[in-house]
Amino acid sequence: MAETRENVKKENRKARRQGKSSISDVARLAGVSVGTVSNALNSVGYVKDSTRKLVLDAAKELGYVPNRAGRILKTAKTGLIMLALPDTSNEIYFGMIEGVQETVKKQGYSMLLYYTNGKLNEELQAVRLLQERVVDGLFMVHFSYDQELLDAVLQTPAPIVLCGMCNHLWANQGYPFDTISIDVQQGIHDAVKHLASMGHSRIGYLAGPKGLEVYRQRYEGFQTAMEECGLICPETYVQWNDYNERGGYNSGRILFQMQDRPTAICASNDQQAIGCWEAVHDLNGKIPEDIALTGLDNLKISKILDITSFGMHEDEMGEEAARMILARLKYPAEEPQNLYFRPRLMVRKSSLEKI
Amino acid sequence: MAETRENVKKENRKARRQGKSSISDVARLAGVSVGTVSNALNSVGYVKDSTRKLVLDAAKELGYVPNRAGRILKTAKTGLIMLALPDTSNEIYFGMIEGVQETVKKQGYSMLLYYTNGKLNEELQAVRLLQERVVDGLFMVHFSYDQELLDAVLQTPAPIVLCGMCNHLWANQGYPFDTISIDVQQGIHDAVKHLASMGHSRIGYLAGPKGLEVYRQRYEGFQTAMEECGLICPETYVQWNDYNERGGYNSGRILFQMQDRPTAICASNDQQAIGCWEAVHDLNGKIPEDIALTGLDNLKISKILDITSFGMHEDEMGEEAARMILARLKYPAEEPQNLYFRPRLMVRKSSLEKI
DNA sequence: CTGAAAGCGCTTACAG
DNA sequence: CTGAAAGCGCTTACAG
Repeated sequence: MAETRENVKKENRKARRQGKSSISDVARLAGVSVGTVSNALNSVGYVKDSTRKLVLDAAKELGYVPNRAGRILKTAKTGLIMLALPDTSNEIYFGMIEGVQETVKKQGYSMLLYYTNGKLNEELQAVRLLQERVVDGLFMVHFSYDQELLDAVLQTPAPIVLCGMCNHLWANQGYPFDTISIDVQQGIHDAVKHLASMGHSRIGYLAGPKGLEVYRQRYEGFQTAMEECGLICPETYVQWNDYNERGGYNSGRILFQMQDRPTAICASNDQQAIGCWEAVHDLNGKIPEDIALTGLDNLKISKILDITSFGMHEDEMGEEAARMILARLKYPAEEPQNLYFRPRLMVRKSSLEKI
Repeated sequence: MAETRENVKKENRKARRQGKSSISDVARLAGVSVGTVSNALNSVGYVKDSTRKLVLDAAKELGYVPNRAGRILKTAKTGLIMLALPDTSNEIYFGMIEGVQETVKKQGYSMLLYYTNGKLNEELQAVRLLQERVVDGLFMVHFSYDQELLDAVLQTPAPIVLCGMCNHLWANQGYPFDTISIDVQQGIHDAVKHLASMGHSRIGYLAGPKGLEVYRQRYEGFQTAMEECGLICPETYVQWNDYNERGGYNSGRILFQMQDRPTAICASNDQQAIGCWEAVHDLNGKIPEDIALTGLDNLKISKILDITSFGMHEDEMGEEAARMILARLKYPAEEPQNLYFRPRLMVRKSSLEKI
């Protein structure tokens, strides 16, 4: 008996020292069963006040923190939602992060972020983490539309919301997951219409990389709008390049130095617009006097440089995505939703000169 | 017997439909024990090739993905490392994210990001997630130095690396965790010396918010350097304000409109410097002709606007932090490390005019 | 109100 | 080479 008590003490000391005590350590120290410890700590069921105090004191003394893996295994709930994003440095996602985080926090979930670098492998890994039940739900902004990714998503019973930062190719296909679409096509379309309304007829286009769906859609928007305005765009006016500043810089340089240069440039995103802005400035050109410019994404720096752009409703997208995941967690059988957002034109100085 | 087989089939179908099969479902379908399934899937121990194939086929047919909670419970390893950051929108952290992610990925870990918004509560929550063993280790950039946070960290047996984006107050205090320091004091010091060397003697200072340790240290660096240069800074030249662009904008406006305005402004970070840049431009002032300007953080936009700044070694910090965590996971008893980084001056046009 | 027991899904000695 | 069994740390009916 004395020996047993000695053992108990020793165990307790060990637990405290390592800082890793389990629920049974607490139970032992408090002199109650583990079930009671669980009830007391989670405030469920009936626990006498004096017993609760016993448990709380023991837990405190041991520095007890429940091991979430144990709970997860039993309850099949992690309390975690994952947001998977392609890229750390693109400001366009910041609003989403905030929106998701605020929304899930209100419901007692924590948000974890995972960066995929827009690579298929990493996008698959994000889905995999969901399949392994590291988190309860996933909101992913993804670049690839590979069959492999689709298959992985379809094999996942847990809630997934997909957003491709464009009109989602998998929206309204009868798939059992939710999607969020941004009508970037319409955005670029509106940009061209705006430039045309300012009197421009020679409009250059920074198209971005040819490989990505997002930029394919934007290009279509450009073409359609040009046609609708009865304008013709020579092939040399369309610059396929990286979607970043450097791409925009190089393309802008080329366009601005043409003999018969355009009077306006429509960039398929803000990063390119900014690069283009730099290029024009480096060539001692003035915006909008020498050449007009529009972007898309409404980055902070576009506001600073006074570049016309498009707001993307990032915050709402994040909130809605989170809401959809949480709803599906509650009601898994509800009809999948396909949400649409339309970019909102923000006219600034860079396109405000009538010609 | 026939009934049993029926049951097995039914169970299998159920598992497949739900997409949630467990290791025992696989074992049943493959006709082997769960131990063998585990061995086959993880390529440990001895498994006959034909048996392995049986298992793999069964796993594939069921769309089996192991539940990580089960493994975690048994192995006490999650394979996850958490990076906790104060802020989504500050570009200064992007390099860290990359550095941490690359480093941990090489060792088979996944990196999860958690945003604290620089609030004590959320910083505590990040530590809590580590204590609950949601992840194996934590690298946190934090703002607060509350006793409560320190206590939480000290109670956590799992590896933590702390960075305050300044000379860490808890470095070299004999605490059992690793720290990373940035000598921002020295950074600002160097900025002032640089401005003085360009002939400036009337130097204004954008100090940031008074409450944060980070800015206290930077201010000290400013004062010390001024004294060393034999320069005097009137109180009105020191502007305490928000650490963001708006703060810089307002402070810049005030300083530039003074009767006896400074010939140079030293900003305690780039965001303020950028705001200041805008303010001066809005007042039709020229940089550096009318007033010189330096920042600190080396943001991309500072390069675009040609503002002198300081590189912060973010990438290396991320790599080193990750390395420290992984090392401590392997050798928990090693001496804690306290790393130091010194900002690197990047002179640009904004401070290149001799006076 | 409390305790004993089952069980979540894994891994890991151990016996054969 | 394979299987049976223990056990990781929880929660949750259930019996008392």
